[in-house]
Amino acid sequence: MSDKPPAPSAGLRRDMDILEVLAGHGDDRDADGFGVSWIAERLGREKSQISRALRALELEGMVERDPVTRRYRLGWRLFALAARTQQARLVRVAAPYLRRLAGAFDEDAYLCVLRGNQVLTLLSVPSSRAYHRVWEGISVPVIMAAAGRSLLAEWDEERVRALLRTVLPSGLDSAVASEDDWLADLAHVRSAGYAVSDVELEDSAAGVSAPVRDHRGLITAAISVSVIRAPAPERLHEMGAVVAEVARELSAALGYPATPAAGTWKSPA
Amino acid sequence: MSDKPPAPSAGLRRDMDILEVLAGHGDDRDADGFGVSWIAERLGREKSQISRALRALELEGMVERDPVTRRYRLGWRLFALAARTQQARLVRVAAPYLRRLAGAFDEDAYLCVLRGNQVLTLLSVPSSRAYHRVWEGISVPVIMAAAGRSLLAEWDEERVRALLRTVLPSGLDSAVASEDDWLADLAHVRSAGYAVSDVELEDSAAGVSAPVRDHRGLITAAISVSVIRAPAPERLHEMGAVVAEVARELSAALGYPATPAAGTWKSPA
DNA sequence: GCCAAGAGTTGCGGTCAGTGCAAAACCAGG
DNA sequence: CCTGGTTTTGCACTGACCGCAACTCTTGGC
Repeated sequence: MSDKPPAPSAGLRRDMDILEVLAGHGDDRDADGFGVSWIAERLGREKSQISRALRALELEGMVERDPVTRRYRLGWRLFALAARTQQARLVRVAAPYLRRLAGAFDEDAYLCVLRGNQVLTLLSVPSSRAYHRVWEGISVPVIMAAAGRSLLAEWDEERVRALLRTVLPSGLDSAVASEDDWLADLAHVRSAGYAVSDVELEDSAAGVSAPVRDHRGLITAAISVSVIRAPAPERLHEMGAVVAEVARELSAALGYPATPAAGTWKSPA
Repeated sequence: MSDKPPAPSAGLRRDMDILEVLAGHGDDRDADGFGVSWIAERLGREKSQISRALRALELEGMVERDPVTRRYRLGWRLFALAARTQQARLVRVAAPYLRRLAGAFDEDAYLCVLRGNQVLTLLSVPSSRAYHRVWEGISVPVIMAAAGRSLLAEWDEERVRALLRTVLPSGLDSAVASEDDWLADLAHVRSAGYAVSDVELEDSAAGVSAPVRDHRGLITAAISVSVIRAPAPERLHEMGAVVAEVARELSAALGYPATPAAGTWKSPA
């Protein structure tokens, strides 16, 4: 057998795989959880192993079992732990600002961070429109997310190119063009304080985003507002200015000292 | 050594202990994380073990290491997983209702569920008052939380007594009195639809709470509003009626069919 | 800038916990 | 009561984890 690297921490790996399966797609249809055999088959492991692992995980509260259907789903402990995360703090502080944005434009508003070459959405505030796809806890490639440009704004060129190459198929002309476009966009974020993204790929709508800085001045997150029906360019830039301003206030709330135009303090709605 | 039950899933246990330590008290002071040695000492384990475990956990995104201070804290993966939890769904639906409550009374509003003999706070919405203790992800004993009565409202008497005995010191007269008081309060919840809790123990403020039902009609959660300065009793009951009404609307939003007085649909603010 | 103390990592053998197979128990429907 | 499926349990084997100790890296004092 070729694939026999004596994996350290095999147990953890198995448990994480299980949790990942239980996470499903977050759709409502897998709300009632999954059975042991199904998980075992999905992971190509022994049922007995899964059964035992799940029991242990249940004991720790990482998963919980529906007493009637006997199916497993993610447990309360995850929720409790997640609440103590750095990201949770960020969400708590940012929520009012995002709501203000969502209310002002009646568009969905998002808070995102960078995770590897993906953009992880930490919080999404729906507009008043009927249906709202839940993006929380979901990662999408940097290039697809509206917030991607804001998050990479202050990276140096080499690292950005390197990162993009891990995502884009290398060698294509379109890819090279994308790279250059991207670097230009990043410059725009640095100068104007916000990014405007056209509709890029099938699933991602266009959007306006702006970087959020922590107490050290580093860009650690980005807020963005989706734009469903493409408005006039000027309108987009108006929105950009507002988003950038909110991002600045949020940064200040996170401890970022320099507020260039130190005007009156606006408390979040 | 007496305590040597050949523990199955020792690895998971160790990992969970580590995560629990990293969770800390959720205070701001442990925001920058903890070092390997400190954790090792706290858990009474070998440094090497902790070091290796943390590396594995970091690989899985369960913890992350500050690149500059080299300290560990809880990772983004927890956040992503928690977002797919049953509890997260509940929070998403309930948030607007809680905000409405918090706004109406200008008091902190909470969403809680039952976990063993503890009440786990899933979401807390602060009032406009200056400081707000973050309760999310924190468990407190049933008897202390304002929401406790609402959560137990429809249990049968025996189970309630059994549960209370796991919390209260058995045999004391005060405990027996508490038990009877509790059962009376539960009856009140069933008839009036809300519970009023006096200030009970040092840390918990008084509050008004009401049960929330899922699509099967079972009480799966409770919402509550804190009451800092004890108002007149009538005022408390006015508040109770409002909280109960909001809880009913929330239950309906969760799929609970019967809306006794099926009036006009109020969308959450 | 150097040195020392502390913090974190790595190598290594013995041991025990997890793996996998197969059989038993369980559960839901007919 | 039997039959299909699903989940749990028994048990022997093996390789992954534990703990010790040596090593390296980081930090802070002088």
